[in-house]
Amino acid sequence: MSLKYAVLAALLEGEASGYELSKVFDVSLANFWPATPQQLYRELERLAQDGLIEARVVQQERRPNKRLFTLTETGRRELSAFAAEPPRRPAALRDEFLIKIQAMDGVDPEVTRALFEERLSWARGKLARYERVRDRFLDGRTEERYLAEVDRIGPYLTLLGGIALETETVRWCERALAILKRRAPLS
Amino acid sequence: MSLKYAVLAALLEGEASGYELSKVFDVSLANFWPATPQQLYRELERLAQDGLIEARVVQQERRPNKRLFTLTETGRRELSAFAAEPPRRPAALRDEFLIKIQAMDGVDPEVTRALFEERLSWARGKLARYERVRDRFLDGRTEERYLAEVDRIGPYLTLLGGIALETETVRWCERALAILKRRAPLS
DNA sequence: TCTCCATAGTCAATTTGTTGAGTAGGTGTG
DNA sequence: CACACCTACTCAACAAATTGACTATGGAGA
Repeated sequence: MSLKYAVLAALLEGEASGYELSKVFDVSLANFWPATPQQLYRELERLAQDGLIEARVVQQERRPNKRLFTLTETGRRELSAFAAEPPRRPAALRDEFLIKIQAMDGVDPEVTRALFEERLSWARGKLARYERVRDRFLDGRTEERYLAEVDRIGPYLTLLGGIALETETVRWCERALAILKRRAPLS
Repeated sequence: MSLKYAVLAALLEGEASGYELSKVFDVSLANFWPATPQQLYRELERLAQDGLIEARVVQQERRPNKRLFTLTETGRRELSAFAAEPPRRPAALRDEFLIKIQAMDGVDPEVTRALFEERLSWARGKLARYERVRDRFLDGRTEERYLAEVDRIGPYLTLLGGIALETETVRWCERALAILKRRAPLS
């Protein structure tokens, strides 16, 4: 149900093909609404049929043709209506890693430490990418100036959310590693 | 695929019925692997058939009978094997709220502010509950003593993860609200 | 030249997840 | 004494998500 609006929201950035969207959902929106290419193609089909988006085919020379999708006025209105409603369901985190941690006490501590290490470097990488996106947004300006000049602040706020999340993940991993280290000599 | 291990991990706490598990998945594990009662009953059926858990029926006087499930040795081993593997898929956050924020710029700022306010108080509530769970874990001891005395630290680490997440959510909401406030007079 | 990767998708099958209703006795509140 | 809510599930139907394979072409690097 929400994928629909995630797609509409992604199209606020402008016209895009299914393929392009699948890239976007892989990096930026992956942060809060993951979707595979297949889901996107299906959803785009549906949205086009419902008149919330419009497709136009672009002939290409040395590549397969593509269909570019744009928001219609109806789509824009439906999206705004959705955005003004309180969420139906709370945020859901699905994290395999946490299941493993929950069950870690039957496992070699060294292996667990390695898992945390991996997660940590992954979070650091993601954080670095977010920070780069932020720099692109700001483009040399202070946050205050940026917020005053730009007309869409939504994407910036969600980006801050992503940064906050990964920052905290890094801290949590570090703390967990410290705890594991203190515990190691005892076993 | 992971629900299986989430259930097994939940049973590390000891024997439980489907109904009891559905409570657990509603509060504690809801943090990282949400599941509805129906999913749990289906999964328990499967796990019992695969010999990873064992059921025994408890006759009850003035309540419906219940089936209590316990981990078998096989189940325990499979869970440990799973916990030692690196995660197949990265953590996925699914948050309707963030879609709304991404698309907030077509919406009355006052409405958006109210959404953030709601989210903030929700996060504060969750945080408070986590802190209470932490106090129950520690039971008056310092963290250091607790970690030295207890044998399963996995649940404590995941709890710290939950606390970290909600703490950061609170901070993020506060920051976003400050930004919205600064911006309000301009519109 | 061979192979891999990127573009731009489609199709089908299967697994997960969600929703709603039904059963049935017990307990607590006004 | 009615009514709602708690325990403890089961069944059926549907919607959403995942996986893997398949089609085509072009460009880059070994």
